[in-house]
Amino acid sequence: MVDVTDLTLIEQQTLLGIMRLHPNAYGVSIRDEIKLRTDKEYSFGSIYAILERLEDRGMIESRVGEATGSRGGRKKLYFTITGAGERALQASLNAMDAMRAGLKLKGAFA
Amino acid sequence: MVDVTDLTLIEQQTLLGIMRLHPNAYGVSIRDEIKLRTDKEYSFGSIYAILERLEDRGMIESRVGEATGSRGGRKKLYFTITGAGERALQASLNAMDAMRAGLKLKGAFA
DNA sequence: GACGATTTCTTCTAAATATACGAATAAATG
DNA sequence: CATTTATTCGTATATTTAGAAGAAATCGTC
Repeated sequence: MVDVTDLTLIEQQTLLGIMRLHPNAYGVSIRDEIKLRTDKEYSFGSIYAILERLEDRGMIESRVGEATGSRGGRKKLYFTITGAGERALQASLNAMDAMRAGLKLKGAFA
Repeated sequence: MVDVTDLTLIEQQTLLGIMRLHPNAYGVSIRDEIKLRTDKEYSFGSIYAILERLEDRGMIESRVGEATGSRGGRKKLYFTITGAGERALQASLNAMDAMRAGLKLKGAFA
């Protein structure tokens, strides 16, 4: 193991969230998106730790956003997925799909 | 968080492996099945630790197998997934599917 | 237009959990 | 008893957790 392209579940979800929200993915919105779709509420500590780690590994890039104009709010740190991130995500999803293939599960796919 | 029904990626893969191999799922065969399908080679330590944890949480059950008849070999510990395990697995997979839904990815599903 | 209140977003810290490896151990057969 | 297959163990590393603290922006009021 110890393969930088390996992704944990929450890393997969974070990458998917970033893609879904593009170009409006930042810490809080990513957390909200995951909560909305999976009903799982990660702490800020978790989300930001994962974002930092994914960026260190070259899976995502960040840029500091402009002032929003709306009440309050520190500047957002926007994230986008990189080519390497997309490839790693895809490989991870394919691996899961290979494990699922042909099994009778009531899930959406399968 | 801290929800016993939450599953990590490797836990999902292990449960899927157990279902696929039924009724011949035991430590070594599960590891081999995951390696075969995902090309990921987990150590024995990882696999058995996960099996123990899943059993503690009521997701799988084990029974000691009979002697095999073939050369060598300690008795196998066979695993089967429980109803709770299937439900947790399904919930996890549904959550991932919800994150993936509608995104254009070259993966098998999507 | 300065000030503090308010809002939104990010960072930090320490502890709990999970994963990784592979050597050691156990149990079966020829 | 040598060989084979399977499981357990010990220890190191990495990830995740939770929420309080901190930073940065706007609003309302004077």
